[in-house]
Amino acid sequence: MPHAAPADPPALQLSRWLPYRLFIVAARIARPLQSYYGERFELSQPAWRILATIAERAEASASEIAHACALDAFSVSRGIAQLVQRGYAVRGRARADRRRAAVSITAAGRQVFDDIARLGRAIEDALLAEVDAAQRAVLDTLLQRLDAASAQIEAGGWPALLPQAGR
Amino acid sequence: MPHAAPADPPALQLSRWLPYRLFIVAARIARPLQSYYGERFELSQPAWRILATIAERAEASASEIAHACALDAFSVSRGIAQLVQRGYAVRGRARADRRRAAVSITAAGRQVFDDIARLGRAIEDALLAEVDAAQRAVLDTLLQRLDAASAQIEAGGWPALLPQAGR
DNA sequence: TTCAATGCTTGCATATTGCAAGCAATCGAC
DNA sequence: GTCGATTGCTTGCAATATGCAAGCATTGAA
Repeated sequence: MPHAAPADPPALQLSRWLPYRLFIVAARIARPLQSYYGERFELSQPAWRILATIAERAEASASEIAHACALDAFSVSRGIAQLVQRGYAVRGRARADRRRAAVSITAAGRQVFDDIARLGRAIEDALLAEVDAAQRAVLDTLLQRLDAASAQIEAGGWPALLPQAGR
Repeated sequence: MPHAAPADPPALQLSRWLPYRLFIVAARIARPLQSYYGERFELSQPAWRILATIAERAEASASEIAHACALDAFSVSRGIAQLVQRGYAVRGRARADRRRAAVSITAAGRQVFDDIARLGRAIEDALLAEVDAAQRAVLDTLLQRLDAASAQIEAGGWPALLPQAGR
């Protein structure tokens, strides 16, 4: 009898492929939220994330924000500028190291944040409406795993995933 | 004793907010893949999705593709143009209705698809490496739920989520 | 004191995107 | 049939976003 040939991997099917499925859900959720804060408060996606970040801190430097929001330094800088221009944040200087910014939210900014957060919670509620407690717990665990794994994937880049280095 | 005040909703915390968590994972996964097919085959994200879609069909019209890839008609048109230019797809006309395109993958296109799909599977494997069978099953169920819910969310837009219509 | 490194910002050149307008083929009403 | 509306797709242009080089101010190290 012949040697067992290495089994052909199943063809990749877009609609069943985990990264695509995640992406679609994420994109569909983002749209209504984005149109909300875009039309209503003229905020970009980076600006909204930054607003959410400074809403939970007294002060934040640009690099702290960049880390918390998964944004690069350029986007953070521009996002902060947008928030400052609209009166939703103020720039200061950190006492210790005066290169660092010390960005904080204003009262107006907090109002805007609360408004958008209401929609944010509504979206989350709608997503989880028919998901029971047990499943929610699994979801949380899974997201932790996916978060850790995706961080590694990004850090390594594609060469780490195709050790044979492709032809 | 005073009436029970409606409990304040917990403040929205970006890092614990489901849409953000999904988005981060999706974005981090997309990056290495995108840099792979971008650098290697000069494909845009729409073009890669279209390639994956026509890889599983004999022929597809632009609108079929748009539906399968969650892309608008413009992006599909441009994506197809890119694939045709690179020799990965050919445009024809559908026999029945000659307005419709009949796009199909070429041999070269299939080779490229197989190559990228290898990385795609590697990414999926890396994501699920430490997720056991039971959890994978739950993940699948959850994604179906999230998919359905997100479709509704997108269809309704934000007004459907904030019935009181915001001040 | 000097020079490199850090933190952030700005400007510019380059994609991406969204939308109006277009063309060709088909369908429906007459 | 034939005329106008509709559908399917494409193109061009304007607005937008993104990536990157270069800049400034501050700090730290030698």
